[in-house]
Amino acid sequence: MATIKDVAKLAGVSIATVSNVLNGGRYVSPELRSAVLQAVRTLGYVPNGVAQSLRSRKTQTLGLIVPDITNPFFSGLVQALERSARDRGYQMLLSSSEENSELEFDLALALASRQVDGLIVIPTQDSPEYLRKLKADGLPVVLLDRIGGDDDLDRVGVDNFQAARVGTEFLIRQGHRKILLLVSTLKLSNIRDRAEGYRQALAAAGIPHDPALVIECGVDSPSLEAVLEAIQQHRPSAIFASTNRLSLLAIQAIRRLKLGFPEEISLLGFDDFEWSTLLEPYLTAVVQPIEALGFQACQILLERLKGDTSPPRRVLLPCDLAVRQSVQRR
Amino acid sequence: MATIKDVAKLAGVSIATVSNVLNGGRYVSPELRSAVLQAVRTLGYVPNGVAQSLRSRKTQTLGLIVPDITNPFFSGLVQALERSARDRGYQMLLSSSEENSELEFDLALALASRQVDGLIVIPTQDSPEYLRKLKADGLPVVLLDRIGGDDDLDRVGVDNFQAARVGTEFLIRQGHRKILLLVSTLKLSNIRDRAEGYRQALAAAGIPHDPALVIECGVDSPSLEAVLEAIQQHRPSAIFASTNRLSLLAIQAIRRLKLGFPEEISLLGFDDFEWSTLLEPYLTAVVQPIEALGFQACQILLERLKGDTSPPRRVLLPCDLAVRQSVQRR
DNA sequence: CTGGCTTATAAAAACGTTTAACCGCTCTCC
DNA sequence: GGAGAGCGGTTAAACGTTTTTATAAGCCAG
Repeated sequence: MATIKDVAKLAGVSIATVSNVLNGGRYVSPELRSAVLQAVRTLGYVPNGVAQSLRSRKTQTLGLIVPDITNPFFSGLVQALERSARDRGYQMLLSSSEENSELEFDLALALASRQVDGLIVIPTQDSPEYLRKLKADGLPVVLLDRIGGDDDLDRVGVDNFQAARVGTEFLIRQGHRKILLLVSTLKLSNIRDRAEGYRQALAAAGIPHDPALVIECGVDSPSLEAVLEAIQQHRPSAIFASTNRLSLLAIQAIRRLKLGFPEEISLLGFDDFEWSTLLEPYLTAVVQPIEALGFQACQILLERLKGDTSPPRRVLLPCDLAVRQSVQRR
Repeated sequence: MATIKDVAKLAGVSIATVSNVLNGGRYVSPELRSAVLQAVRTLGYVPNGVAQSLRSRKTQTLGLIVPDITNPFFSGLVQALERSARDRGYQMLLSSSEENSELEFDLALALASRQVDGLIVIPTQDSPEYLRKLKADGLPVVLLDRIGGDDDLDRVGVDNFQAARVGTEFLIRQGHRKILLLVSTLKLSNIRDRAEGYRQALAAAGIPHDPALVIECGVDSPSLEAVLEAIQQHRPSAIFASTNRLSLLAIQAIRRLKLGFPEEISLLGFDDFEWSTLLEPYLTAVVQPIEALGFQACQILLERLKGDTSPPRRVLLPCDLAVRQSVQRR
């Protein structure tokens, strides 16, 4: 691989001149400029990014930690993030924490040691301490999606409370009063927010809240059993699955119990994704603005990189309700 | 951020000694060793990966270019790749080419200039010339999934011909003789292979091949119209969707035409993925060994990094047929 | 007891850039 | 006509490592 030295030698100039031509630093006379350009072309010179990074203390790289790339919600976020980053000249170092917070910690440290300019994390649990430490050490961090805790980190997510409330209100308006709420884990504050939205919608409608109707199914491999049992025991007229995976689980349970769908039991999902069109009737769901979430997270991070030192921001985007066929009027 | 110099100063030794302690280079006396370790701890020293990379000419980073992270097949590959890479101490610089070959080219160059140790590409078209050039310049490259052309690059994929043949044979055994084949584009050689497998299965069964039954739907946003038209015109008893997205398209068409599914028309898909369980009846499909594909690609790349200079390899993994409910006997 | 060999550490070079400092020259302005 | 500024370029320092080379001390043999 040709280096800047080779270019300089071939063009008969100093390496500083080469650098100035390439980076538009200072004025360089037309003759030398074209000589340099010519040399660059004949040698096929491409600057060594690592050396640039070392010298400039900027890697033009963002670290991204995601719990599970396979989940279409997250892969949508990754796509949006990668796009936004690329548009602004940044590359994306991607790691999967596999819902394991210790691994997440290790990955973050590894990314930091690779000198990423900033970090975007979808954490496995609320407001991890180590991220604050990284931020204190000068590494900009943005929390995405799971943005719990009284953080002093920038965070971008959805208004989970409001989203769940609107969803539940919709169910209630459709005549449902016994609504099963499926959650992954109440350890995550965004999920707690959804549960709270559900609760308050019920309260506002004067429907007594039965805690037994809130089923914690687990994050990694949600338990079908719990759902089956709850349906049989409580005979709800509707299920609100507060996560895309849980929609899947609900469908499986409904089929297993051979319930008429959506006549006997309605389903409201969370997240919209291409493959949900496989379901018939088509899933009614609260949909998160994935593109916007990714864009915002990237945006904020880049502003921090530009030196923005204003107090930590908290961006809550609103969700939409996509009314389709899986919720039936009672 | 503390540097190796700070550690050396605090421990009262030279930076070489610090490096030797940390990397287990040469013998260091126990006293100095523990002094260094102590200093490392109190300063919270973490080596600067960029500097290490510059000096050692190794970034411990792999570049990955994928056409669309959102597609569960690709996101599965990404997951497998990231895992394999991480297990061996490598990080993953991820880029999405968005099925755009010019963008792909730019991304590859950007990755190369960032000095990734190797490149794994799922190309948007067969055997791009520029990848050979990169390889000739000393950058190990592995082609994944779409591995067409008479390449002199390492490539890992699935035996598409065999997979499609087995799938088609299955349909024929179930009594289907008029089988619509949905393909994305015949420009991709792996798709051509699938078409050829389909053709040969028909030939072996003595069924005349009707080219009009092979529908090219497009890669990016496959055309529903083409499928609708073909079904109406030819009234096939089965559809073989040679791509996961095309399964979706087929389902939409079947529903649109209100055909009995699977009584009136059967569907055989390609790729298995979690969300396909939303479909009822559950999709029968040719399934690719995603995990193994990712692992193999990573494996080969890392062997090249270790200095393996044997001739380019071509790894073809076999597919399975997952027989479920969407294909009905005729 | 001195010359040579080992050995533990330090010093310095190198990786490929960017950029601050410098240098000789010409021009401008009192 | 001399001080300073501007110009176009070069030289050299710096980024934070790893690794090669140097060095000083200790030890052994002759």
